[in-house]
Amino acid sequence: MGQTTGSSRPPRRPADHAVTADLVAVLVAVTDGQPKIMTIADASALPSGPFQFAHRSLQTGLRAWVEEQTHHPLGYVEQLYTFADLGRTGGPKTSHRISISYLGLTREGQARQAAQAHWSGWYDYFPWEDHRAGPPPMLAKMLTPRLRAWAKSADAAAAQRERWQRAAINFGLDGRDWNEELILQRYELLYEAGQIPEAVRSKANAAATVPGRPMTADHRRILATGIARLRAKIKYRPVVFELMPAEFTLLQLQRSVEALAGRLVHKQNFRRLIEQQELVEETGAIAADTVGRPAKLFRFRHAVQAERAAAGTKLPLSRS
Amino acid sequence: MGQTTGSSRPPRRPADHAVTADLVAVLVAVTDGQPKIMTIADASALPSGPFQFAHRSLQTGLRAWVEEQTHHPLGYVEQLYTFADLGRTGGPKTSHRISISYLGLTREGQARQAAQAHWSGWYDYFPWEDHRAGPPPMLAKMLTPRLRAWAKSADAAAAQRERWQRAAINFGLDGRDWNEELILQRYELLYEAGQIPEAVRSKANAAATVPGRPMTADHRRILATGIARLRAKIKYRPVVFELMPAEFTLLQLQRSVEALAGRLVHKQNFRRLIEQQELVEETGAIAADTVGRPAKLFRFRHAVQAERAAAGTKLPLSRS
DNA sequence: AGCCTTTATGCTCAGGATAAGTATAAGCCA
DNA sequence: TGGCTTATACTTATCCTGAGCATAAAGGCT
Repeated sequence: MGQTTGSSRPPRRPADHAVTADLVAVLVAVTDGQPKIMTIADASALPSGPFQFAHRSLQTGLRAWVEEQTHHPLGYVEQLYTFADLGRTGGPKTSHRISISYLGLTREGQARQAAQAHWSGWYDYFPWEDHRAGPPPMLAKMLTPRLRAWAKSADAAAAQRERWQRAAINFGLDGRDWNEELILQRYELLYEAGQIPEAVRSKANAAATVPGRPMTADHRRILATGIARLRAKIKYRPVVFELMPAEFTLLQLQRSVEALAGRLVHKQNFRRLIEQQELVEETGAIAADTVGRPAKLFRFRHAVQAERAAAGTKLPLSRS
Repeated sequence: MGQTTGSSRPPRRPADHAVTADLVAVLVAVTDGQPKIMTIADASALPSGPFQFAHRSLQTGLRAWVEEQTHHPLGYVEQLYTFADLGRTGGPKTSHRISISYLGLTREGQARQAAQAHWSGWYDYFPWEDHRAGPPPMLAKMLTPRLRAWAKSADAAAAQRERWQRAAINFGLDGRDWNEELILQRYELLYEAGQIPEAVRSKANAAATVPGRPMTADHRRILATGIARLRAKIKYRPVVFELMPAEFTLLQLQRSVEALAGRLVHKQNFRRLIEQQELVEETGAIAADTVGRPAKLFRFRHAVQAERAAAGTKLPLSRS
C-alpha cells in the first residue's frame, strides 16, 4: 500500500460517477440456543452507517461504528457482498447508492447499547428456515402450495417444469433433502413468486405474502446472504467459537451449531468430530446447575487458528 | 426490488461522503493448459471501468464493458471483493475510491479485442505458485531464505517464531504440505516482508524484491484473490467447464484443472471423480490428431447445473 | 510381424472418514 | 431405590480417497 502511481495506471473514462457507500452489518450472536442479529429501527433494518472519509479502511469503518453502537468488541468480521441499490431509496435518481455488507460474530453483551438497537431472533425473518423441530408446518401448508401455484402460472409447459424443479430443489420437495445452505436461493425464489412483502408495492398484495418479518430495502436479502455464509462456514472453519462464552460444554456448543444450521446434529458424532480435530481442550471444571450427568467444561484451543491454514481439498491431488 | 421507502428507512447521518466506484475484472481463460488473465496497459493492470449511472446493476455494468472489450460472451461471473483504495492514486485526498472486483470465466476467443488488451499467463505474476513440475526452485533458493531473514528481523523472540510459523504454514515449509489455496496469504506475507515491488517506494529497494511481474495499485492483490477463489471453487462446483470448449477429452479437462490448481492430480482418480458425479457425457466422437490411444470426447452435462444445488456438508447431521 | 512409446481406461486394495446405533456412567429427584 | 436426564465410550456397516497394477489401443520403428 502507499504506492505513488500516475503513469502506469489504467486509463480512466472521463466521467467517473460519484456514488455513496454504506456499510451494512449482519451482526450475529447466539443466546440460549437462539441465533440473534442486531437490528435497528424497530427491528426493521440492519445497522448501517456511511463509509466516511475519516475511516482508514472499510473494515475499520465498520468496526468503528459497530463498537460505538454495541460497546462490544467485534471478534470475527468478514466482508459479505456489495450491492448496488438502484434508486430504490425514493429520492431523485441522480446517483447510485452502494451497500457494502459485512458479517460479524459476537456475543450478546450486557453492555449498554444504542437506544434503538436490539437483538432479534433471525428466524423471525425466515420462519421456514428453522428445522430443528422438523420441517415447519408452514412449509407443507403454505409455501409448497403457493410455489406450486407460481410454477403453474408460467406460460409455457417447459417454464412450468423449470420453475417447479427450482422450487423442489431449493425447498427439499419431491423427496429431496433439505439443504440449509440454500437460504438465499429460497428467499429469492419466494421473492420472484411474489411472496415477499418487500417485492410487493401495494399493501393489499402484501397481505397475501408469506409470514416472516420484512425489512427495509434489501436488508432481508443481505441477512439471508449472511446466514448462508455462516451456515456454510461453520462446516469448514472453527468460527462457532466466536459466538461462545469462554467456557462451555459440548452440548452447548452443539446447540449453537444447531441454532445456526437450523437443524439437529448427531450428538455422538458431533463430539467425535470436535475432539478428533482437537478444536477444544478441557478446562478441568465441571458444568454446574445442570440436569442429568454434569458435563465437562471446554475452552477453544486458540492455537488451532495458527496451526490450521487448512482448507479441505476435494481434488484427487497426487503427492508425488 | 422497486420498493418505495422513506419512512421505515434507517436514519442516515447528515454527511454522506461521495466516493467513486470502479469495477475491476479478473477474467480467466485456459489455453493449451496455461491459465491466462485479461490485462491492459502493457500487462500491468487488470481491465477496469467506472461503475456508471447508466448501468442497471453492478454485474450488468461489468458484463457491459467486458463484452465490449473482449467481444466474447462472459459465462460465469461472481463478485470477488470490494476494496477501498485510500488515496493511493496520488491525487488530492478528497475522496475514497472503491474497487469492486469480479471473477469472470471465459475462453480465449479469436474475436477482436480492444487495442491494448491481451491475455497474460497468470504465473507470470506469481511464479512461485506453479507446482505442476514440482516446487519451483526459486522457493527453496530465494523465497525461503528471505522469509527466514524476515522472521529473524523481528524484535522479540516470540514475534520471530510467530513470523516463521506463518511463513512455514503458508509456503509448506518444515515438512508441511503445500496448500494451493493460500495464494492470497502468501502474497500478503511477501508484501509484509518487503518482497513485493508494489510495497516498496524506491526503485533501489524494488530491485531487491522477489521475481514476479508487478501490477498497478493493488491489482496483483485482486488477482491473487481471484485465483484463490477459483482454486477453491473448482473443488466443489463444476466451474471448470466454463473454461473448456464444447467438446473435450478427460485429459484436457484434467490439464485445465491442473493449470488452475498449479499442481498435478491423480489421473485415474480424477476420472473416477468426474464420472461418478455424472458431470459429463460422451459425445460419441473420438479425439483426432493425438498421440497414443485416442480418447473419447465428452461434453458437460448442463443438466447438473439444475440438479445440483449441492453443497457438501461437513456436519454430522442427523437424518431423523 | 514384433516391439516400443504413449495415452486411455478398467480394476483392486487399504485406510480413513462418516452415519447410525448400542451400551454404560453419573448426576438429580420422587 | 428406581426412574429421568444428560454425558460419554464403543461398535458396525458403508462410503470415500489415495495409490498403484494391469490392460487396451493407437502410431512409429526395426
